[in-house]
Amino acid sequence: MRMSAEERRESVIRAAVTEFARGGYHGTSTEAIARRVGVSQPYLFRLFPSKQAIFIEACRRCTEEVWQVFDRASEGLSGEDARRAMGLAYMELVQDRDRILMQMQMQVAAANTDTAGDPEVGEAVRRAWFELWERVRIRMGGDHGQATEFFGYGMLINSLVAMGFPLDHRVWAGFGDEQTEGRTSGKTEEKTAQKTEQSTEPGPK
Amino acid sequence: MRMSAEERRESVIRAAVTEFARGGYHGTSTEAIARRVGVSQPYLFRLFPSKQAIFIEACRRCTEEVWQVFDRASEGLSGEDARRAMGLAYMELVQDRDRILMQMQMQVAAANTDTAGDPEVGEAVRRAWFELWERVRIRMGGDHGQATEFFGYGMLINSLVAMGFPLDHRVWAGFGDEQTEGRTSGKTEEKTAQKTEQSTEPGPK
DNA sequence: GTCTATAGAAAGATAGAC
DNA sequence: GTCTATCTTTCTATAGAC
Repeated sequence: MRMSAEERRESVIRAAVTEFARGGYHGTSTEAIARRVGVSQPYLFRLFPSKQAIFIEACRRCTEEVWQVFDRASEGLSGEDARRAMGLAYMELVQDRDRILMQMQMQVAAANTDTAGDPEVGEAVRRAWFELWERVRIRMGGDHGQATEFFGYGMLINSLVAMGFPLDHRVWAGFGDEQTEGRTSGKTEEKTAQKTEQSTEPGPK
Repeated sequence: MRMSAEERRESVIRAAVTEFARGGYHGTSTEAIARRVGVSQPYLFRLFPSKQAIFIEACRRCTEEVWQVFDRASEGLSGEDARRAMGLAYMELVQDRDRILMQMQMQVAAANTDTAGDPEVGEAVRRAWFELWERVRIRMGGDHGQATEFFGYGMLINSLVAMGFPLDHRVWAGFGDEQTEGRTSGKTEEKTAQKTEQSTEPGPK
């Protein structure tokens, strides 16, 4: 099916977000991306100069979409209200595992290429995250500490999602209700957030 | 240089932690690990059945070492004291970037192999993290919410380290002093935690 | 705008010698 | 306990046709 170059590029980026999210930079072949788009693998290199260029575009797209979700959810709000709205919005974002995974893939890819002496990906990733961070911070009223806390909960959730652990209410409490109780915990002796895959005690060694 | 198989295996695991931390599972060649150990690449497969087996061992080693650090730092302590001690200990752990990066590599590798239909790595990673989580939780007095909060700050720090952002005092505040002020922030209008690599505003677009 | 064919370079793993 | 040689697969990227 014939398509304009712009439309194709768009499809490629979307497919790339999905594939890179699952496989990471090195674990994803351009073949896999092409297959998802429905074009031949070599054709990708007519649309983008390299695999790395596709990855960088996918990174931008991922953080941009996260912001879109936050923006829509917190439109017209500010301060605590905006913060709560964005926290709630993240609960929905988590439904799309790929969007969460891609965030982590960006981060490790940044470390990866930085240590390899190729700063291009790392710079793109830092730029994208800095922009997201600033937009969120400003929407929440400009306080740096609150943004730090907000992203802290976000990263925790990302890690748990990546590992395949279920998210329980206590994690979300950090996003939505934590400032009303000072601490997320207390004395509640409920079910753990983690006692999942191993069914019973995963005794040491 | 001749060495016992056990000694060699030990060297391989250590080298593997470093290499996998930087390259991730797919981005690290067995050649790179072998080079770091100082043996030939095929010899690795006399010591371990596969690259995956080496990776799983490296994962175990990484979380085990993190616990060793926490354990030593918080020996004899409990509750808030233990929590603070482990938070401080993490500040030192961060000096070793590879140990931090390896944590994230484990997590994305778990997602990666899970979606690929091969649960082995994912299960090993969940087991390792669950054990670390439980040990930390119990040392802190058994409260689930506090453990969640503790790991939240840890994951945030991991992400920032991975991306190459500097850590400022506000991030550490979450580990050490946060319960004394309820919120990490307040009204302090100091330097941001992020305004790093771009020197000035990294304007949108 | 899109494909087939293919070059060229790794990478993981095995075989067999010493 | 350790190496060299090598098989096989996979992967990014290019060339050229339609």
